[in-house]
Amino acid sequence: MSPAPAPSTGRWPRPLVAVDVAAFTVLESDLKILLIERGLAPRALALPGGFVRCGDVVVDQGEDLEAAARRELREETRLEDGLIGQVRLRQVGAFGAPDRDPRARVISVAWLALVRPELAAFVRAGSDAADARWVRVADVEGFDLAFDHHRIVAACLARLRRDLWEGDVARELVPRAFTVGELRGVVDAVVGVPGDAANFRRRVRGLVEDGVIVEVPGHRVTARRPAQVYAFA
Amino acid sequence: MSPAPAPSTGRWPRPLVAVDVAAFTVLESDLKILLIERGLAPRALALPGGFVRCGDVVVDQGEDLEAAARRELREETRLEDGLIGQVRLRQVGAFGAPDRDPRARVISVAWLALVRPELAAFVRAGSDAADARWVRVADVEGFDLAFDHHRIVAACLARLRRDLWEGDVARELVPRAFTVGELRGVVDAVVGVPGDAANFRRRVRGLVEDGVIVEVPGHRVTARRPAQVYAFA
DNA sequence: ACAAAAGTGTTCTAGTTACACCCATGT
DNA sequence: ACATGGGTGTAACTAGAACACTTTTGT
Repeated sequence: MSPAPAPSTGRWPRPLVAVDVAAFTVLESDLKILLIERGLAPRALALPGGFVRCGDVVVDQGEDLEAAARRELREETRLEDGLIGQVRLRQVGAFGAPDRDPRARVISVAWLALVRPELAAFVRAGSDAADARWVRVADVEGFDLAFDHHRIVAACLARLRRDLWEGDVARELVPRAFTVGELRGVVDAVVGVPGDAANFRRRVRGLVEDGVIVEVPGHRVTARRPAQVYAFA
Repeated sequence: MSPAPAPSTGRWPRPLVAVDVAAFTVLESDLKILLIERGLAPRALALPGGFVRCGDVVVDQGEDLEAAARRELREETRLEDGLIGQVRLRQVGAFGAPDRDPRARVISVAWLALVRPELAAFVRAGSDAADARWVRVADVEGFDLAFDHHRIVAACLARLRRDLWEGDVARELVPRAFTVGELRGVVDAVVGVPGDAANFRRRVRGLVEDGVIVEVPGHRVTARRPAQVYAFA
C-alpha cells in the first residue's frame, strides 16, 4: 500500500530495488539471450541490470521502473539512446525471495526486451560489465548465473513464448522488411521446434488480410527462389 | 541485478517496498473486490497492503514477497491463518512510478487473490484498517482510491479475466461443492456478461471427462429442479 | 537436372457459437 | 398449469494440423 507512520525518513529497514533485463534476439536461427560478465562483486555471468535511481527522495523521487531498465540496458550494452528507444520493454514480475542475494535484501523487477538482429550486433560491454555477449538459450542452463537469474530467465522465456503471437512479439524480433521464411525462422527459433511451413504461410496471409502486415514492393533475392517481402504495418 | 559497491549499508537512497492485494470474490452474482478504509495517513479507500518486512537485513533478510502479501491480507481482514492458507496468490506486477505516493518513493508489488464466497463473509477490519468491505467491481471506478490503486485494480482485473479458464481460477471462487449453474453464475460475474448456458454445460462436461471436475453423489435442492453437484478434483 | 525453398490446395478434426428443444419440479 | 432453471441435440462456422502437391529459382 504505502507509508503511514514513517514516510520519507526510513525508520524501517529498506530493501534495495533493482531491475534486470532479459534481452532476447534471434541470430543464426537460434534464440539468444544477452548475458554480461559482471565486472564487480560476484564475478559471474548475469543479466544486465542495476539499481533503480531514487533521486534524493524528497523533491525528486527518481526514475520510473521501466526507465531504469532501459537505462541499465543502454549503459551495459552501449547501445545508443535512439536504438534503445525502439526496444519495447515488458514487465515480467518482481523477484524478492529473502536470500537471493546473500549480501543484502534486494528486490528485483524483471523486464523482457526483444532486440532486432540488426541491433544485436551493436552491443558491446559497458559500465559495470566486463563483457557482454549473446548466448544460445539452449545453452544457458549449463552456465553459472549470478543470484536467482536462472529463475528470472526461465520466467522471461516462458513469457516470451506465451506472447509470441498475441501482443505482436514477433514483430520486434525481425528486421523491418522480412520474408515469410525469415519470419517463420524467427518464430521457430523462439518456439524451439519447427512448425509446418504451409500453415505458417496461411497464418501470415491472415495477418495481411487483417492489415497487421503489409506487402512491400520489392523481392528478396536469396540463394533460391526470390520471396515476397513484407513489413509490419 | 544486485549490489556491488555498497552492499548492506545503503549508500544510495532506497525506496520503500510494499505489497498490495486485490482480493476478489463473487457475492450475490456480482464480482466484488475487497477495499479497506485506511485508518492512517491518507484516509481513503485502498487495497489491503503494507510494507515488506526486511528483518535486520544482516542476519535476517525478512519475509518473502508472497508471504508479505499473505500477512497483510490476514492482518487487515482478520481472516485466520488456516483460512488464508487456502487462498492462492498470484503476482500481477510491480508498480513503481515516481510520484505514485507523493510522500516517499514507494514501489509496490501487486497480488491477485481469489476468495471463496464462504470465506468472504468472515472478513472484518483489522490492524491499520478502519473498515473493510466488499465492493462491486462495477462501482469501483466511482470511488476515490489512494495512490495509483485504480491502476492496480485495473491490472488485476484484467489478469483475473485473462486467466479465468486456464490456470483454474474459477475453482477458487466457488464453494467446494457446486452445481453447474452456480459455477456459471460465478464465471458470468467475472466476465461481466452472461454466456450461453448450454455451451457452458458442455464445457463443464469436458472438464468432467478430463477429470478436472468430479461428480459428487448428492443433489442440490433449490427452489426449482434439483441439480447435480460437482467438485473440483 | 536437381535441390531447395516459395507458394497453393485439400482433408480431417476439434472447438465455439447460436439457437431450438425437452424435462423435472416447486408454487 | 406454468414458469423456471436443469439438461440435451444439432447445424454452421472457425481455426488448426497434417500432408500432398506445383512453381520458381540458382547452381
